Amino acid sequence: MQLIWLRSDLRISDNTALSTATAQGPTIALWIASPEQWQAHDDAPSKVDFWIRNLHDLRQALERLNIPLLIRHTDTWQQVPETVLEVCRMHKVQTVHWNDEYGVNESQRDQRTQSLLERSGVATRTHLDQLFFHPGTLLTKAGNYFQVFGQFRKACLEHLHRSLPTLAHPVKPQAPLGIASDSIPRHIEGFDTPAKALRDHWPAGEDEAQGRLSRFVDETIDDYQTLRDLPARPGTSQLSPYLAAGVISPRQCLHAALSSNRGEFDSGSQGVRTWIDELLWREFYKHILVGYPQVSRHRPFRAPTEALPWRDAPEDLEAWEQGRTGFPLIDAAMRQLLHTGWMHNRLRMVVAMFLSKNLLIDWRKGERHFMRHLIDGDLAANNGGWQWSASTGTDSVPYFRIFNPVTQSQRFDPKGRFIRHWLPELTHLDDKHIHLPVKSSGLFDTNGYISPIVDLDSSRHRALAAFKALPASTN
DNA sequence: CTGCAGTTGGC
DNA sequence: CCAACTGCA
Repeated sequence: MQLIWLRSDLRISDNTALSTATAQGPTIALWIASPEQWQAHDDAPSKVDFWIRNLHDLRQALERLNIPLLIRHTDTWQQVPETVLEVCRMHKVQTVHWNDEYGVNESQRDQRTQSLLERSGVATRTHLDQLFFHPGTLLTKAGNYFQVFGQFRKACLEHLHRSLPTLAHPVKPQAPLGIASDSIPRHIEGFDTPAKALRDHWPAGEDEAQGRLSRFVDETIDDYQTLRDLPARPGTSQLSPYLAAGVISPRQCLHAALSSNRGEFDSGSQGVRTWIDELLWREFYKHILVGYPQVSRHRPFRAPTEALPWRDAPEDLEAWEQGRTGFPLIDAAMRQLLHTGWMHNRLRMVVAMFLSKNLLIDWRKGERHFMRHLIDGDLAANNGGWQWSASTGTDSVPYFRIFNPVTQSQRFDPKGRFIRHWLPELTHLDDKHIHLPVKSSGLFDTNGYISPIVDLDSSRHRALAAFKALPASTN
């Protein structure tokens, strides 16, 4: 008997571990819920709910292949090795397969599981699945992990040019095993079920994910370059929750993008190339997580930035979290996060920059808030993005390049469409005043919309001074 | 060693 | 024009 241990790979198609397991013999599947561990990782209730909803879909798909899905519960990952071993003993499993996950705790869990199983006479086989390349196989000439995206990207494209990762073989139905699937938990302790509107926004299942990919590639990808910056339009793929949960694979995304561009990486549609770069940013930050594990331990990539004098300002932090800063674009973005579990990428940069620079609040507080609400929350990407914005990370934005939330609003939401959608109290304002209502206060009613909680100019200079005071090597 | 390049700007 | 710096070949 083969066992496929499912984690962040909740799909049938192009699942390396699943394909390999079923090719070797009769297979059963296992999924483990570890709510205390998820709490410790700040996993969002909407994300946990998304896993559960996808599991329902996946169980049906597995049953059509006669692969039973077993569900087990542990508090933390501490008990995972024993739990997997018990399943192996109960069903006389010879080999356990899983797809690699990255991060300090994930690696430790998997190594402990591997060694317990091997000691107990059960073989294990791990697979590359959520990345194009094994971390550690793409290095500089000096043998180090890359620290800048440009060079990393170049190395990726050279490798991809030589050989494109192939999709896993489709899984064929097996003979029924007479083992019943377990029921999927309806509710996980400590994680509230999200509102219906949020769930409706992100339907579960592989068909949904594949549909989104096809629509994006057919209708939008050629204009991705320009549309992706406009939060009021559906100019991005909206695939991130599906990628994070493994409902769709990066390989499937890459193949779909390339086939719309006659298989070309470096000619044809600029939109295709830019979108592939986004897949490579995802790849980059996961490699960073492995190569520089301090970032997964709440440490900045650039150690000297530890000395920054972050402000302890709980009221400002809360205003930012709740979308009450008095800057319409920021507040609209923060409300989009709370209501949909997702935020447009440009807005993630704008609000992150605002928190870490204008409010001078520790980026880790923003990182945690994002994780607690993002349905696509992913340690590597979220941490990488925050450290980029806060100028503490790899390839980070130069510290003196501080986004102005009003200018960004005028540039990327010129008609205020996005703002009006999330801030109905401002719908009556004209396109000129909607980006900063107070500027003209007295001229019209702002329906109780508050004044800005911080002065952009002086707070900008405060941040510049704080960074300038750091030792020169960190600038 | 040298040369080159660097996601997403603002004033 | 800011402010030079670092990573990498």
